[in-house]
Amino acid sequence: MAESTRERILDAALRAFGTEGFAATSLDALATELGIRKQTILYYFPSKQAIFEAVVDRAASDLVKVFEEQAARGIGGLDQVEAIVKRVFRLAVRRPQLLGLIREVTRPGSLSIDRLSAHTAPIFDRARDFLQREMDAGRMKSSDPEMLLLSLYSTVVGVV
Amino acid sequence: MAESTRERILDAALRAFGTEGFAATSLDALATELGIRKQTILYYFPSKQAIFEAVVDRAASDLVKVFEEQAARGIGGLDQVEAIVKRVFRLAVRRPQLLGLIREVTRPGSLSIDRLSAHTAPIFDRARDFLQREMDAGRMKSSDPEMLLLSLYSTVVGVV
DNA sequence: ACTTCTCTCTACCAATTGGTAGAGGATCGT
DNA sequence: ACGATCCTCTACCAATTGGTAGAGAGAAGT
Repeated sequence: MAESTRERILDAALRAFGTEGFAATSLDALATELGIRKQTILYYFPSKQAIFEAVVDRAASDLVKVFEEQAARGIGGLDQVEAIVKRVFRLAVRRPQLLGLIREVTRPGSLSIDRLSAHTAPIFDRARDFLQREMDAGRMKSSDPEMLLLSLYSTVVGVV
Repeated sequence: MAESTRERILDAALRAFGTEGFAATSLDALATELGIRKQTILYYFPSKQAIFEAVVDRAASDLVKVFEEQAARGIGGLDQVEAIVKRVFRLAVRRPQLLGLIREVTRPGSLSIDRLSAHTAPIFDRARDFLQREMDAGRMKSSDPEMLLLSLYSTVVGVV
């Protein structure tokens, strides 16, 4: 078995939610695309919402993993920041569906926004602390770390 | 009559499509919010899709109007660019639903993306020509006008 | 008084939605 | 041979969807 049915469902759901949107994606359409029956999907996931949450969880953990890996090297300074941004970019280019998902999950009124931030909050905190330390140590131009993070984020989203 | 029923429908649809998304917005929900019946909506617009297109048209014309007004002053140079960006920003702040609509219309696979670009293409062309002239005249740092426009656009979207 | 036009309504429809119930076929350890 | 577990299926359901048909109220012109 090349890929488990569960994984295949998550892959298709990621793409569909990202491009069509959550509401516009029906379980029937998803199933047809996979060549299976809707009920098979509902065997693996109790509800449509649960699929969405699983997709978000997996995407978030991918993002966190990239982050952790680069952070572990700890080269410090601006090079560190640049390396992480680069790797996130590469991830985004390789799997553009992730961007669509972010777009979907950051929709005002989304119930899953908490879910994403719950996963990513720790790494954002670490990023902020890191920047703060670098500034204190005089290795980086001083400014509000949160503002800098925000501008980095908006650059990434913007380029898309 | 403070505001015609037709206008009220367009206002509510703009907000709903922008925040919930097109597919997630039902005519019944829209009607209930307005205190009318779904069929009243369908009297003014032949279909749900038609409502969406009308909303896009109106939003695009608002944007074009802001553009035209500022362009008419013709102060030239970087001040011109700055003034237009500022005005677009003010429009976005005053009516944040417009941003949600843009997000919705720029979704991959959207049928209405052509509709929006049909309206905005002329002003983008004008903007590109303007930048080109300014550069040729040496009043602005030289670079590819389209690239500059793109980066301006992504900055606006990114900050959101 | 009568018609016409504008508007909102009730009543209804076929199709699609997310979800439930449970049958049946593999593959496994025993 | 046997039950157990895992997986996918058929059959069905209540609710909601976008949309149609047409009645009726009100104002305006004749």
